[in-house]
This record gives sequence, C-alpha cells and structure tokens, in this order.
Amino acid sequence: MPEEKSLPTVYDPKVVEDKWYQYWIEGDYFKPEIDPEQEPFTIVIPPPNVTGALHMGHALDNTIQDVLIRWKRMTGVPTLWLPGTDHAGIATQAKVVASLAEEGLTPHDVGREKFLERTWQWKEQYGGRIIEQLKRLGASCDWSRERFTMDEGCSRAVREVFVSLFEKGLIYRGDYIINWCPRCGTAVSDIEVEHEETEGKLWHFRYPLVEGDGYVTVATTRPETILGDTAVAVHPNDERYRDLVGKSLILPGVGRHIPIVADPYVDPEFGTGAVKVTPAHDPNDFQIGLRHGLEQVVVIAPDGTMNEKAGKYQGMDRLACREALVADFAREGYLVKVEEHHHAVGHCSRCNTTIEPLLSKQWFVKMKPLAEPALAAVRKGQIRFVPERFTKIYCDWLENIRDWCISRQLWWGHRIPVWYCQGCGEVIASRVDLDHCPHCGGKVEQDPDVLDTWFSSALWPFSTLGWPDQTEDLGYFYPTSVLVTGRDIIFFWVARMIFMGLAFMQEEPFREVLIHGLVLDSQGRKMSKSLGNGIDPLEVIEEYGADTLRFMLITSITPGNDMRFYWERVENCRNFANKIWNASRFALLNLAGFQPEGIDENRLAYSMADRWILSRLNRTIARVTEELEQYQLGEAATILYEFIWGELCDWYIEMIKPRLYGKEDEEGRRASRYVLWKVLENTLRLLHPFMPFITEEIWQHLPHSGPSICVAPWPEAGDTDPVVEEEMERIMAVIRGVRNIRAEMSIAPGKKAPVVIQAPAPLQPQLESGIPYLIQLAGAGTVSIQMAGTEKPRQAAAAIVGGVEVYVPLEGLIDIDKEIARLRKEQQALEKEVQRAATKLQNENFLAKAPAQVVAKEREKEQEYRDKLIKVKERVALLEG
RNA sequence: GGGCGCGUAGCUCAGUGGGAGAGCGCUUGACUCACAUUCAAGAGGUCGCAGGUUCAAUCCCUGCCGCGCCCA
Repeated sequence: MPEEKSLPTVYDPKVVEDKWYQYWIEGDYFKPEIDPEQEPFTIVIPPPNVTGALHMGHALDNTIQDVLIRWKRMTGVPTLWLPGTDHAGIATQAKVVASLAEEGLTPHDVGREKFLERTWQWKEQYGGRIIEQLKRLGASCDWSRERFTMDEGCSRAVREVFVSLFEKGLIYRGDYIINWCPRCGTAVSDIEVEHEETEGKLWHFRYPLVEGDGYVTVATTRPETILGDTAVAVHPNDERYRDLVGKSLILPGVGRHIPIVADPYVDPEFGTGAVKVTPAHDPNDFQIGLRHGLEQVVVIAPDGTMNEKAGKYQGMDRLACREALVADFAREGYLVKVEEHHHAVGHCSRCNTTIEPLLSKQWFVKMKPLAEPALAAVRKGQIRFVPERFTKIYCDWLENIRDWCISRQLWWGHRIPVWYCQGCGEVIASRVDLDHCPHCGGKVEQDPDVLDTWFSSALWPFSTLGWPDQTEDLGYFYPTSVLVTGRDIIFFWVARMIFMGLAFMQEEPFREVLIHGLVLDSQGRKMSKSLGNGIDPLEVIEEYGADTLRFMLITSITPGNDMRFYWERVENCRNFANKIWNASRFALLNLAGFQPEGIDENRLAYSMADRWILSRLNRTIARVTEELEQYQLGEAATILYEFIWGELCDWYIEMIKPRLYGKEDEEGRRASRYVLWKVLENTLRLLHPFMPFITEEIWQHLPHSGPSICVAPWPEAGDTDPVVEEEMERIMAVIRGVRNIRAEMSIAPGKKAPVVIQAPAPLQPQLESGIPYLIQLAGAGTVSIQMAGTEKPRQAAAAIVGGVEVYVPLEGLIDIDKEIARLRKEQQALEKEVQRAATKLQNENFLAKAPAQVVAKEREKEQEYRDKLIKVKERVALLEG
C-alpha cells in the first residue's frame, strides 16, 4: 500500500495499471466463492481466436463484460467471468501454412502429424498473447478457469455431442451442393459466405434442338458451367416454351443431349425465361436436379480449375475457361448477346475468394429438430435479446434454417469421430478412438476431416464448466446470466449455443443476450486489415491508458448500434480521467489527517452545498444503478461523467474551498471534509466498473475499508433532498446571472462586484445561505438582499432568475446602451415563451384533456415567464427613461 | 426482392408524447493556490420531406427521399 498521500499533477496510467492488475491477481479477487445460498452471476467470454490479437471489437465486447462483471461482483453475488480461447480452424491453419511457406514447405510435405505438432507449438507460442492483452484492458476474468476449445475437456464434449447427435440420426453424411472455398480448400457453411454486389455480365447462348432446326436461348452469368449442364428449365406456365417441354437440346461444345424440363423455380421474367441447369455447381440448379432426377456432372475441381469432364478446357482456371469458352462459342455462333448485369456473388468470409458451389460429400447436422426448441425458448421469453429487435433477426434465421454443413477439409480442429470399416463398410461414430471394426473386426480408417470451429464454440457455455461431467461448477454456474457479443455473430454462435444448450443441458445457456454493434473507423467503415484502417487498442492503452479506452468505448455506444472511433473522444475521456485525478488530489490535500471513523453523520454542521452534493450523489447512485440494470452502460457512464465533472468538480469543490481553507469555522470544515470524502469515495466505487485502474489507485490513497475497491460494496442510494436541490439550483442560477453580466459588461475578472438581490420574503433565508457561494463563484464583493419591490438601482445590470431580481450596480462600468440591448434580447425570448404558454392555455381542449398536472405546470411556467417579462420590460423602461 | 437501423447544432452522436442536449470545433475572457488534459461566458438547430393519430409530435402511425447493414 502506498504510504504517501499526495499525487502527481497529471495522471499517468502507465505507472499504476500493471501494478494494480498484479495486485488483483495476487488477491484472487476474480475467483468466485461458490455459495449455494446465492444465485451467481456468470458470463462466459466469447473466446477470441487463439492466434489473434486484440482488436477494437474485442476491446468493446470485453469492456462491456467487465463493466457488468465488476459491478455484479461489488454487489456481493458470486461472480464468474470464464475466459478462454478458440482454436479457430481455418484462421490458425492458414497462419501455420504461411509460416511453412516461408520455409518453402507445404502441409503435405510435412504430413498431417507434423503439421499438427507445429500448430500446437504455434498455439503455445502465440496463444497467450491475446490473454495478456485482455489483462491490459483490465478484464477481471477468473484465469484459474481458463479454457481452450481444443483442450481435453472441450474435446470430450465435442465428441460426446457429435456421437450423441449421430445416434439420434441428427448427423448425416451426404452428397450435397456446398460452398467451397478454393483458396482455403474446404467446405464452408452458408453463413460463412458473404454476398457482394458485383458488376457482371449476362451471356445469352443458343442451344439447338435435337430435332428440327430450332433452338432455345438461355442466359447465364457463369458460362464455364455450361460444360456441366444437364438440362434447361422453363416455367410450367410459360406459353413460349410450353410445346418444347420434354424435348431435348444439344449442349453446345459438348454435344450432350439434355432435356427441357418445366419447373416453377424459373422466373419467366428473368433473361429469356429459360435457364440452363447445372446441378453440380449451383444450389438452385441442384434442387431442380433433384426434382427431375437429373444427372450431376462435376466439371470444376476443388482447386478451382476445370477437371477432365471439361474436355479441352481441362486444367484451365475456371475464369480462364470462361473467357476461352465464350470466345469459342462466339466463333461457333452460339453466343447471342452479352448484357451488363449486377448480381450478388458469394465470397469466402475469411479470405474473400469467390465461393464455388460444389457437389461434394460432407457431414451435416439436421437442423429442424434442433431449431424448434431454440425458437420456442426465445419466443417464450426464457432467453431475452437486448435490444429486443434482435429477436426477430434470430427467429427469422431459425425459421428458415438449412442443414448445417459441419465438415471442413482441414487438419487443425476436432477430427470427425467417425471410422469407416474397410471390411464390412460400416460407418461408426465413436466416443473412443477405434483401431478395428466392432462389427467385423476389420481395419478401420478415421474420417480425415475436422469439424467446423463453431461446432465446439456452440458447446462453450457448458463444455467450459466441465460437461459431460456433472461438475460442481456446471451445476452452480449453468445457465449463465448474460451473453455479450457483437451483432455479427448471432447466427454463427448465439443461435448455435442456444440449440446445443437446450439439446444437451435441457436448459438455455444464458438468460439474456446483450448485443452490441461494431466499432467502425471515423469514416464509418469496418476496421479491416486489408484497408489498413484498424486502430490497435494496445496503442490507445499505451498512449492514454486502459481506463480512457474503456470509458471512450462505453460512452460511445448506444445499445445494438455501431459506433465510430474518434481520437477526439479518446482525448476527451483522457481529460476526464485527469479531472478525476485532480479532484482527488484536491481532496487528499484537504483531507490530511482525516479519519471517517467515529464521525456521527447526523451531528455534522452541513452547509447547503454539503446537503446538496449528498442529495445529488444519492440521485446519481440510483440512476447509475438503474441504467446498469437496464444494460444502458453508455447512459450510466454519461451520468457519472456529468456528476463528477459538472457537479462535483465545477460546483461542489469550488463552493467548499472557503470552508476548507478558512480557519474560523472548524465545525463547518469538519462537515465538508467528511462530505468531500464520502462523495469521492462513493463516486470512485460507482466509477470502478468503468475505470478500474484509476479508481483503485485513488481509493487506496483515501481512507477506506477492505483490501481492494474491486471487492468493495456497490454504493447504496440514500435519500435525496429535493428542497435543497431546488434552493441550490436557484443560487446557481443567480451565480450564472452575475457571471453573465460580468462577461457581457467586460468587468475585469479580478474585480469584486457588489450584488443586490431583490426577492420575496420566503426566498430570503436560502439566499442568505447562498451568499458565500456568490462571493466565491460570482466574484461578488458585497451581497445585499432586499425585499422584492424595493427601489431598483439605476446604474446597474440586471438578471431575472429563479423568481428573484439580481442587480450588479457598478457606477460607470455599466454601458447603458449595451445593457438595454442585452435586456431587449432577453425580452424577445421571454415574449416567445409567454406566447407559447398562453396559446396552450387558451386552448380549451388542452385544458379539458391534458392531465391536470401538465396543465398546472404550464400555468406555473406561464406565470413565471410573465413575471420575468414584466420585470425585464420595467428594467428596459427605467434605463431608457 | 424482404427485413432492420440511421437521418437532431459546423462535425460526431445522445435523448424524450408536454419548456431541444453532450463532446469536439467556433467566438470572447482568464495561467483564479486540484486540474490550461483547465475555468467562465457565448454564438449556433424548420429535430430528412409529406401526410395522419392526439388537446399536444423531434418522439407514435403511414408514405416518400437519402445513407448503411443483414438476408434472399
């Protein structure tokens, strides 16, 4: 614990952040105690890629989680934030492939086993980096429970789930059209395909009829697939083609005879109304093919080149083939015309290569039976999305769900636990590795493919807690409380966790899903490596500190909406941190020797300012807590910002200076020292979830109880005092009025100005109490309070505020013309307000139908404005006369 | 084509069925013993457009325009 009680003038996060993180770890504060009497608060981290580096999206996601976790921990409930990383199949494999390439090697050169060894080494080497970066951010995870999707336990869970689904008939293997990424060399699921609007061409080709000399013209965006055509389809009701259905065409360049079929999928309006059908290379054509029993001819190989079925185009890249084929067909007279055409082309979400729909044998999860409970759980409200609108996105997707392709042609991942018997041909899914066929004893071979990374992520909320074992953690912490994640992975991850959780735990994996938006650059673009517009959170932490980054992120968000990153906002939050720092310096300088023990709160000589700030503190505690409960983190942080800067620093601290510096009023000094301490200490605790480091540093310097602010109790709101708040508001209005006069009249800042206040009797005592604040904050020399209606000073500037008249009589310093102009402006504004209120009050419908309270308030306002207007007009008349 | 979000001060964004807000920027003044990473004062808005509901609409409803995202 630091001994010295003073702080340097500028806050330097570098010297405190690592120190306190270390302190928290040593104190084991992030590790919950299991207490069966209490319901825990649990979050499982969305596991970042093991080889990844922290980016702004992580920073936002984890800051939100940490705010919730630190807040709940302070409220005293057992709180677990379970961290870990994801093996990220494609991404990690790609990195290792790249590192091999630097040595001139390919994965096949080294072989599967060596490759995996190397990948594990890579994981050991780089896997810790992102964890270290999360710690820099301040993430208060329970590191003793850290998990990895490919660790032993998670792998066992994956195998259990796979085999169990297999046994229930929910996993099948089939020839199906899938999305193939030629660059990654693997199948990917539907949601891993991003559709991009692209300028393309629409080629029209003529297919001759087998009989007679007629032909049918078809339009296509992908001429190279002509080689795989096995039919031409038209709409059943299309008059133009009615007579041709059932006849055959000669496939140009290939010579194959293909039938003309009628299928309602065809849009008669599009192109020529006749479409070529390539069941092996287009998902829609695949479906048509199934309906009509068409042959499936594969002409494109997995590497994106044309295969042996492509005849003379064999070996050409698919795009080269396209050009060659179009040129050939043009020469041979098959090409009718070429049109410009916009269409959406699928790209691999990982490497952006154009996706090739390909017929291939893959493993699938049958989704319907799993999707239904997942839909029901959300519809029944067992799981709630925040903001609510994301419910629809989720439901729409699950309602139109298609089977999930889970096999990936990779080496890094959970190997599919299926063995094929060489002898009897049996296909066996097994929880344990097999070396011979359990049926015939023959040789078996394991499926070479691995599972989609999201298959293991889908189990994360229970696999990390020990499932399939019934561990204490699993029983206590499952279901988790809330899942915090970006809107971009609702399908990938959230939906899958829900159906897996329901299927294997018979209970939803979390009660609430808090969705946030993306962090965009200052121009509103996604941050990406290829654009080079990403901002490294570590860079921000280095330069400004983690608290600043966290506060910037939290105050920038509106639930569910994207945010943009601005350095100006970072600076603003850095300034805020420094503001707190200096307010605390002020407090520490004035709290020398102060001890809260033994002070009786009820017997202190509170000033108006003391009572006011205590009331404001209580209000702030209540509001911040309420906003947090609503997951309105940005609002909560903003309320704190305004309280700390706008009320505590700009008003309270300034108001108590005379009392603290003065020697004469020892009782008053005692009270204000106590209030200053109490307000600051409570405020630090309120702020701690948002800015953990600076609050700990300051808190440790202040009188406090407990080892760390991160386990200090969350503040409880006491009573507010609306009367004193109103009185103080009036004093503040008077101060602002005088300051305004001073500025407008160019009264030198150092010059004391006499102030005359005319007020009705009931307001006079409170104004008396406010005199010290006028002297301190408005540069008032003398303040005299007179009865309203007393003769008004002529050589004076005036302000009408809060039901009182404020005069600054400064003979010779007041420019009468300027003052008249100033008052005229005020008069105009007031006239507008009076007019507005009067119009409303003259409206009988308003009087009859608006709530009495609203009408009363409106009357009050009208009266107030009228009074003010009268006084301002009198003043103008006086000065002009 | 369907869905969602956004359109509020010069810029970026909060916000609410009943008197328009913040940060930055701008203007003016002040190095006032916590802080110039500061303080004080101020200028600046037909709350996208057009209808509708309502006593009352920036807020609710409908349509339109513009931008963005998701899905097909």
